[in-house]
Amino acid sequence: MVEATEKLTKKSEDPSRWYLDLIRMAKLADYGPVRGTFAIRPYGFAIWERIQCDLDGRFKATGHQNAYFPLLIPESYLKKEAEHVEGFDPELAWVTIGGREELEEPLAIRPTSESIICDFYRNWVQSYRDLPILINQWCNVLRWEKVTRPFLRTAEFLWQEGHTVHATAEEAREEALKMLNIYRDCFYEAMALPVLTGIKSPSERFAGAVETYTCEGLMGDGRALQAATSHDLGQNFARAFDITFLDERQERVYPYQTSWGLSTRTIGGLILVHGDDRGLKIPPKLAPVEAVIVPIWRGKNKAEVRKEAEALYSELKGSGFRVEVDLDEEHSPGWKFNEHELRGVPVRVELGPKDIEKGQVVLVRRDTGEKEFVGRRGMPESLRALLAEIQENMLHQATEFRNANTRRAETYQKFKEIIEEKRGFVIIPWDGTEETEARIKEETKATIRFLPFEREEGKDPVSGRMGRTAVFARAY
RNA sequence: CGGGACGUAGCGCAGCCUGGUAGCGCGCCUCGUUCGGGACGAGGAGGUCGGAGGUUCAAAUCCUCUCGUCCCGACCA
Repeated sequence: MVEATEKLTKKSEDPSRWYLDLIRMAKLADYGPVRGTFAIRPYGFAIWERIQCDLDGRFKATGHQNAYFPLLIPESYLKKEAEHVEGFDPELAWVTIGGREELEEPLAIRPTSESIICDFYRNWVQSYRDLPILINQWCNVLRWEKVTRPFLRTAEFLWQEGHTVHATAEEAREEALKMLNIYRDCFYEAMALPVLTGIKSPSERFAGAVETYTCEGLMGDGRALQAATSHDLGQNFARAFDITFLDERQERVYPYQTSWGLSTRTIGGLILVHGDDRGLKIPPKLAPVEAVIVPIWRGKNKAEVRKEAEALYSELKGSGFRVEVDLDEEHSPGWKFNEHELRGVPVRVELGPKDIEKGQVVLVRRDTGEKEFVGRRGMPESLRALLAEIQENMLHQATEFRNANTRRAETYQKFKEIIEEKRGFVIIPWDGTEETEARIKEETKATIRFLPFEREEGKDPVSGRMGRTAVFARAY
């Protein structure tokens, strides 16, 4: 018998190909005509909408409001913060012609919006009574990337960028940390991604920030992925863009700012962490479809099974589930099982003649593949409980993996071995110098992912000098 | 941006070396039979061979350039 449909490449055989196959086969995204551009297809976008919904709720709950700023940024604006331009210059795309006429000033397509937003903030911030300003925008940005991969690194991508202004340095720092924790909570609670948080080393810091905080995830292949960052901008941008306000003592002072972002890259992280040889595995809270009902019928009882399946669908939908019923008559149940597993639907509900007879349904969970028979009557409760269990189990599995792949190295030799053979996060004290950091990167391809918040001193195995522990990994 | 590989139907590929009317599998459409882990039969649609030049009576095939994709390195959410 010939294989009826294309098989997904095994994750273990060729992870890179697996990743690309999966995105195509699960209809998450499709390549665009310009390098690094992609269409996010409805199913992929639905996942993004779930992330948006969760995060947006958390932003609003902490007093932030959404707004929208221009896509085009005049060159002169971008140039105001020296480090900032320098950091982004190599990846800017420029608009130089409008209506067939050369523009007086080139316009950059935003790679991030600090500069244009600061220009508005200069006018919006006049008094301490205007502060804090807590604004977020959901938008697309463009960075002229040389090497691109769907979701993980695309030229154009979707994200949210928060931009806040505060009266004091402490407030700004607190805000940056607060948002980092919001990201962390969203990763743990909604995405089942057990990210670690910490501080970026100066070389990995956002261009123009005084401190960058990060959420770092560990992918299935042992490489790290920067999943979200939150920046304490200090007064750097305020000074560059001349944002000032009169404080309570009637003195004109510069405010302190933050910015923080999470992008569609996160979807790539979800795929890499949870996916397996059968395909995607979406945590229930993020799944566009929490459960799919697959009716199993034979010629003679098709009508009856169909009717039961539709009734169950209505009932579950009525109970608030994101549910789908697969009434397609062209494919066999087996084909449907594979298809929905590929798409990562957390629970499959099988309903056939035998089940109807016994007043039951079959629940099959995507995370473990386990089957259970539950009474038709108590369906909504059973499903709710199972989804919660899957959500928990997925986080648990990912956490176990992360823990098992987070190691301490006593010597530089040991460090190299772990990075080479096992990968994962490797913890060693770092003397704080750029030279040591660069040497490690040069020799092992590992970079400092972050410095843990809990400060810990030790002897740097590379230089022999004392320093603070840092978490290293090869990164995406 | 360096080093390598590859662009032929929606997807995976053959054909290219040795130029001569573009093929296979899956998918897609129609009809019928099927349906508890990727069903089967019979019909059918679909390609300016990534693009531009060149060589030739003739180019998917040979040459040059260009764009794109993938893998490995340097830069980045």
